[in-house]
Amino acid sequence: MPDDGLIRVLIADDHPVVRQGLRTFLELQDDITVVGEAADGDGCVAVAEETRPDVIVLDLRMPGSDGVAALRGLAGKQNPARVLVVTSFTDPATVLPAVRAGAAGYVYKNVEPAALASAIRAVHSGHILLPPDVARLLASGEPQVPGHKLTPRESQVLVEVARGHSNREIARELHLAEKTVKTHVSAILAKLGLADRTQAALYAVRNGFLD
Amino acid sequence: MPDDGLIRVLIADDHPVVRQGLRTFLELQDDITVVGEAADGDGCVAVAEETRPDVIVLDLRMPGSDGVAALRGLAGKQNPARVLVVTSFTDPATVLPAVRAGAAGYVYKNVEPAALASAIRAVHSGHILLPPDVARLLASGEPQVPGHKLTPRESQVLVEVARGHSNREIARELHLAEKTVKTHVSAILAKLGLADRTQAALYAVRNGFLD
DNA sequence: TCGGCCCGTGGTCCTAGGCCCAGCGGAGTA
DNA sequence: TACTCCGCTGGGCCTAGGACCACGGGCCGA
Repeated sequence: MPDDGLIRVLIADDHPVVRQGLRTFLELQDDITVVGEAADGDGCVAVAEETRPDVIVLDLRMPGSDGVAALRGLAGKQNPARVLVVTSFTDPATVLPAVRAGAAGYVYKNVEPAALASAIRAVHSGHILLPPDVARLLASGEPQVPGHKLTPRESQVLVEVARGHSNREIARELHLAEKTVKTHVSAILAKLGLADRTQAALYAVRNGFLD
Repeated sequence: MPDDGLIRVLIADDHPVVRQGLRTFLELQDDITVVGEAADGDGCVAVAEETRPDVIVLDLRMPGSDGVAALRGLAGKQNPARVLVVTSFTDPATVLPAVRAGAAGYVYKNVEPAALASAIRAVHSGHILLPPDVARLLASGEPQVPGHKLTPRESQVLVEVARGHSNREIARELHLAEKTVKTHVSAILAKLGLADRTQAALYAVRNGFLD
């Protein structure tokens, strides 16, 4: 295994354009070399075994086997690579499993390329790298992963929230008192560990409540 | 062209499972027959020219050429089919173009199958069929289609809103006064013709602000 | 019967959110 | 110079949202 001082990086993202763009940028860095690419979680694990990267830049949202599955696969093979997770959302249902599965870093997808290179160097040197809001989420200490299932009525209300409707509108549509809608929304937020309706709407969209 | 009293329906949806399910259900109706299917906007227009349906059940969100493009294509060919739009969202940026492009009806994707059959009959008999919130949106009379481009800073704030962050959190992250964030949010809502931050977050997600 | 769950509703209260005003400074353009 | 746009901030104010209590009824299983 060569050790010429370069950080060996594996890029895992389902979009070829993204992979190409990242590879081009990272290869311009003096201290980074891209040793492989993968388009999904399983591919990531396989290529990581083959190429032994130092750092894996891992998109969490990939069709088929996703980033969390990759993290678990890497842990199962005791692959030492440090994983820098790239995603668009601060979604409790995604963040905790990823961090628990061994992610060493977490950056947003729209991060500046230069900042991404810095993040790669940071996790390579052993740091845990988290955006403030992700750190806050972890620091809250609560089991933010949904532990309770929504009732049929709560799901119905959540769908309306995710359509951007106010409590009053929802009350009118479902023939309820506004107070009742508020109660359902509060229950939804408590069950899903979310702070407000906006987060609930985003959660619903991301989890297929409107499909 | 046969006229045996059956409503001839074309189903346009990118998911084969959806098309199959709808076909099965609609074929069970005494007064409806499914004369064709299409997987995208262009296919819809072509099949409609070929099969001359009475009613087209059209999914607005299809990859490649979408529902609005289909509506425009149908209008361009002066195809007389009545179009019943099916979608998940009350999105001003989508509703108005669809209705303006000639949609005779608008239903949500989670509509009960029986209600969908009723909707098909209604638009076939010449009615315009709209859910209350879509009608309200149209009745507001304002140009709800975004007419102004967001400034760089507004876009930045919108991204944070779409991450589910409060004004206070955004202020901290962007090193601004909370008051300033509120101002930007208000500007975003005004420019996009939205009522609140939840709608703004949904808009951002649907329009790729977090990609 | 009792307890849990679901659904619906009420009261109280606080604050985040958003509207409607205002102002300032910097940059660019006619 | 005047105007427009952008970014930033403030004041004042109202209400939608949500937390924290409460209650009742129906259904179902132990």
